[in-house]
Amino acid sequence: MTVSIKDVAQKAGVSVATVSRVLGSGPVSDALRARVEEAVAATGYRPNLSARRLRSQHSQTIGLIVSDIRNPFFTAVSRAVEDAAFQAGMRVILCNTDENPDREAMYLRLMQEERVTGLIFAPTRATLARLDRAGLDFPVVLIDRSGPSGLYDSVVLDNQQAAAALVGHLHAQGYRRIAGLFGNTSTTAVERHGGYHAAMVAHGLTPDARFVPPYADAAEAEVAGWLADIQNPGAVRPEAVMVSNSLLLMGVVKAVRKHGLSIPGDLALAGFDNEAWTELVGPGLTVIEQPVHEIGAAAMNLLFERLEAPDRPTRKVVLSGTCVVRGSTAPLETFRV
Amino acid sequence: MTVSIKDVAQKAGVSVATVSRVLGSGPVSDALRARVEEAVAATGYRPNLSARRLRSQHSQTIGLIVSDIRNPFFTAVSRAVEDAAFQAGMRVILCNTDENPDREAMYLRLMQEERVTGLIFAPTRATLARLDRAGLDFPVVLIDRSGPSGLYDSVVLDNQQAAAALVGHLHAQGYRRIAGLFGNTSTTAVERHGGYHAAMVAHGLTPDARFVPPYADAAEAEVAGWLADIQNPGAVRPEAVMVSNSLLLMGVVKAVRKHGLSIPGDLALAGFDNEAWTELVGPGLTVIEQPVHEIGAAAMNLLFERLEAPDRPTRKVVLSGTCVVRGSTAPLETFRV
DNA sequence: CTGAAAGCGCTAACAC
DNA sequence: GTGTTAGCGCTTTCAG
Repeated sequence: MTVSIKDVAQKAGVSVATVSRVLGSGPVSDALRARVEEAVAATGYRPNLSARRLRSQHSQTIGLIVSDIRNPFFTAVSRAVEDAAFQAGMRVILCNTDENPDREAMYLRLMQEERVTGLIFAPTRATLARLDRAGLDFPVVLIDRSGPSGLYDSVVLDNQQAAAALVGHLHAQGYRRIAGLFGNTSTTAVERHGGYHAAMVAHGLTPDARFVPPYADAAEAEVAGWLADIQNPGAVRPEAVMVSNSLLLMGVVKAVRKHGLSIPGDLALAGFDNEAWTELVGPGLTVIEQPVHEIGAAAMNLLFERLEAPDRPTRKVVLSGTCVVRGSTAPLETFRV
Repeated sequence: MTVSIKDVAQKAGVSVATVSRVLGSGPVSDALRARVEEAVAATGYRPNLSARRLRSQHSQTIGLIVSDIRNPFFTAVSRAVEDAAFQAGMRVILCNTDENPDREAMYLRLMQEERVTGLIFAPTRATLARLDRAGLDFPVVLIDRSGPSGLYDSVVLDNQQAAAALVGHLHAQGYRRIAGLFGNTSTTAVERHGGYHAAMVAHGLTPDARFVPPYADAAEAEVAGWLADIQNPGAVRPEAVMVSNSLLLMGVVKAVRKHGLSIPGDLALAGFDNEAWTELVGPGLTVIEQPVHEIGAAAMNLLFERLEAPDRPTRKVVLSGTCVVRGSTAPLETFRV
């Protein structure tokens, strides 16, 4: 049926060991090597990776568990991870959890059964709290979401600083009533809220934070509530809002448009993730650009280093975002008299 | 070191065969089954999938080869494929080729070495032409790009009809000088061009098609050329343009904005892929919405059906797009006097 | 219903 | 340098 190393050996008139050496990196005479290569070509032989993995006891596989590959942040990170992995001769198993702890648990089990070489994981807060006791026997690198425990290597954005930068920018542009809209599932949102809160207080402003499910609809519904109040002259609406991810950002834009209002005239807006479309919407959206490719690449590096030195102390790589200023946070006085 | 089926058997005082039956689906007495399950829990045993695959001779793995997971169309399709695969107890290996035939060749080789159960593939035209002679011994389902050969199952959009619908819509809105901008690597672009060309001719209009690399920059550069001519009163510029994918769409929007011009006032615009951001840009962009999730799901279905009936004739599933009309194709007379 | 034993395709000692 | 051989962990006949 399918051609195995034995068939090649027979065709070339050598032992299977010699074929294996030619395929791998053993000492083989040029003469035999040529014969084997010829036989490989003639038979169309392709090594069986399952057999190789079983025998050699390493899977050359890395796991990547994220909430949803359709989140552009994870799309970009996964591309970086895959590039690095394939370059190192490894394959990757990608899993989407939809922020569901049950699915996270089942995929963690899968990772064990695959005997993955390592795992890159963006866990929910619920799973993060339990991860210590999961008894995983391969290295794990957390991305995007880490936590205080310090039990795992991780690579994250400096979320506090980034959120504070956004608040600082809005403040400098003249805004004072700055609301914050954050996801309610990840540690990332918690940290960004921390940065927001601290910066607001530091500027002598009153924090006004809301937590919603990290999806566009939720943000749209929340903001629609504020905007409905516009009819009510007594109501005090936010002048500006900062949001903690690109899905929420989209929701806010939708809500503003649906009410026929304008950015930043009726509501200034700043968020995270410099997606290509953010520069095309309205006056352009001010965002923190995350070094997405670097995050994926750094995670793979941490993984490889951990594999080489299993006992070295845990590392946390903190990358900085860049504030990309666009029209959605134009100075307040330029359009309000 | 790692706990194997033998350890479980020993702990439970049964043979490995019995453990295997409990794990799988053999006839085992309740008493022994309980003992085994207890031993599994006690030892924290996890089956080794490499061993299982080697022995059982099926990998439970499907391959997915696309040009770039960051293309939102493929992001969505891959999510659908992964959902269907995991639901069927299969893993997926995702590969990005960047439209590079060499990488396609190497990933096809990888698929053979993984002994994948089946492959879902969006090939370049170059590879498509060679695919017959690739000697793949697993079923292949082509997505997005197919071709005339009929050698493989495929699921594609009705590209001709969709492109013609866009032209028809622009014509109905009063536009006459309608340019077409198409990618130059995929059969999809070729088909969309076909629909564009036929519809133009049918409406008595002169086709004006350009082919560029399927990236935003290329589209932006191309359109920037047209717009530069705006200074020249004698020059005849397109009134509208239809583009064959969302990256080109983005490039066109960028070019128009960079020149300080407006959509549709200076250039009407219609394209493919109803990304979330298309409704937020300018007056909203008119697009053909592809049933992305259905495409992925249909591909998996074709694969499963092919596995059950290897010899049945090849099928081509053609799905229809939906035209989502927005402000970027407002009637010509509404803004031109 | 249960166990013994063969072997999936490959690598890695170990001999020569 | 090359061949022989013993498994990697599991499923699956085949006996009992």
